[in-house]
Amino acid sequence: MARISQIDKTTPPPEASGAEPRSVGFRQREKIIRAATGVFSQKGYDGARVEEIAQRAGLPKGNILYYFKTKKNLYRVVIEQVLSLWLEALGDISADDDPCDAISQYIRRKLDLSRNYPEASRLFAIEVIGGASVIGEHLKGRLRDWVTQKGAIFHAWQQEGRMAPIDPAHAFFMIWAVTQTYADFQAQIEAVISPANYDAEVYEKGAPGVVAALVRGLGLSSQKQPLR
Amino acid sequence: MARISQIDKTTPPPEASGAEPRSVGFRQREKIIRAATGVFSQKGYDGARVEEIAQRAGLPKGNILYYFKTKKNLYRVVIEQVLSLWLEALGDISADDDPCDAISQYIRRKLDLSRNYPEASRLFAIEVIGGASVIGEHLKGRLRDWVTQKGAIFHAWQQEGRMAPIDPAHAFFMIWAVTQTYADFQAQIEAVISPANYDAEVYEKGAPGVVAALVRGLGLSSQKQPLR
DNA sequence: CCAAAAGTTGACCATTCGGTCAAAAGTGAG
DNA sequence: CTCACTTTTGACCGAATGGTCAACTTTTGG
Repeated sequence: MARISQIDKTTPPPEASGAEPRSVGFRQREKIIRAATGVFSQKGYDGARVEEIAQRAGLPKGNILYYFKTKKNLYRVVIEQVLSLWLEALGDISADDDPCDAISQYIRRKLDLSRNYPEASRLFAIEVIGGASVIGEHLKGRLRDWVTQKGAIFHAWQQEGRMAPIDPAHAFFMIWAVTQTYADFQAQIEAVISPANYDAEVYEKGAPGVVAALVRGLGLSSQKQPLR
Repeated sequence: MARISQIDKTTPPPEASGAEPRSVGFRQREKIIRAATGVFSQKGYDGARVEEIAQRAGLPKGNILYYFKTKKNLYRVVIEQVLSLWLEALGDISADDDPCDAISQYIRRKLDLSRNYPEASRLFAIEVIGGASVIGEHLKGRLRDWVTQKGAIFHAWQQEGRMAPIDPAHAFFMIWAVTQTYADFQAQIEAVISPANYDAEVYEKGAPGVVAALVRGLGLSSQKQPLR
């Protein structure tokens, strides 16, 4: 009976966790999550329609509810996956690193993230703009801890005069703002400069200058002066 | 009859334009627009409910449709008003100005805008993230022209060595990103630094350092070196 | 003061949405 | 092959939504 099997399924491969990578359900979940990311990132939670997600995934609506039980639950799964991607990719900045190298690399990594996962970036943005009601707790936990920890490193660098005296948290806000703007505000950027190829003209031609400006702004013109 | 009066009303004080500032309808429109800005900025177009806007405005739902005919039309009016606010406040940057002064002032103006109209900022952000389907044409017109014009000034300054050689359009993207992040991502910033008073701790204490970093990053440390 | 216009209101309607369900189809271990 | 289990599917439902409407009240100009 469908009724019993659903209850059972809720335990071994529950809403969030995936079934074994080979099972039928696993691939379906992936397909659905991919489709849902796209729709949620354009319309937000309320604006997204389960039916539209279903169409993008090439499945009937009922099937989606079968796997994720409710729309809200699907949203939670999707956005938590995005946040994980975000936090993983933050990578680590170590006190032993050269500030200029470490931060430039961090900025480039964030920029790559925007470039490779623009929908994830936009979904994250919509969630935060709307008040972060779903991931708020994660931000107050994992993200906050990360910033506190890395902020201490920044502070140490600043004491040594190797970095401009900016509140470390704000330095991150600034870096995040600039790197994410290329994904989140793509429509605006396209309207203003009409690039024939967004990746090539924006990320490859335009963004490097912005990375340099950020590094300069943070006072990281490293004594080494590697090349050029 | 309501039917006729609506048709008539559509011409003298049509959906968008306001009635005379003293009429009953004028203040009602203002109330509704204010309420609508708040709701749309949190939920986006699809997520917003006319009933919720009505409650915030302290009016019955029917009254709102009486003034704005449809939800879509109300959205259009609201977002175009926000864009006007945006473009007006861009102010002007003149080739005769000192680059450092002009751009610092521009940044501060944008920051004030985020501070004083955070909901407008978020509404704009949601619209752009969702593809800018309503204001796209305006962005390709007015905004683009503005950027082209000011970009030429930047270019001139760069030729004189008074500004770092960054693509002018990207310089704006960077400035916009940083200034708007304080409104758009307020929920994230609050999660990370838990300010007791957002305005005081973020805009007054934190942001000035960020303005300085932006100015430094754009290579605008003006020969004048006014104070400090 | 009065008629015409503008504005108010709540009941009402058609549509759409998230979610349910039961029946059918597929799948795989023994 | 069999049987228990998972997955698929479309019909269906109640709730909510955008929008309509007609009766009513208020405002306004002559």
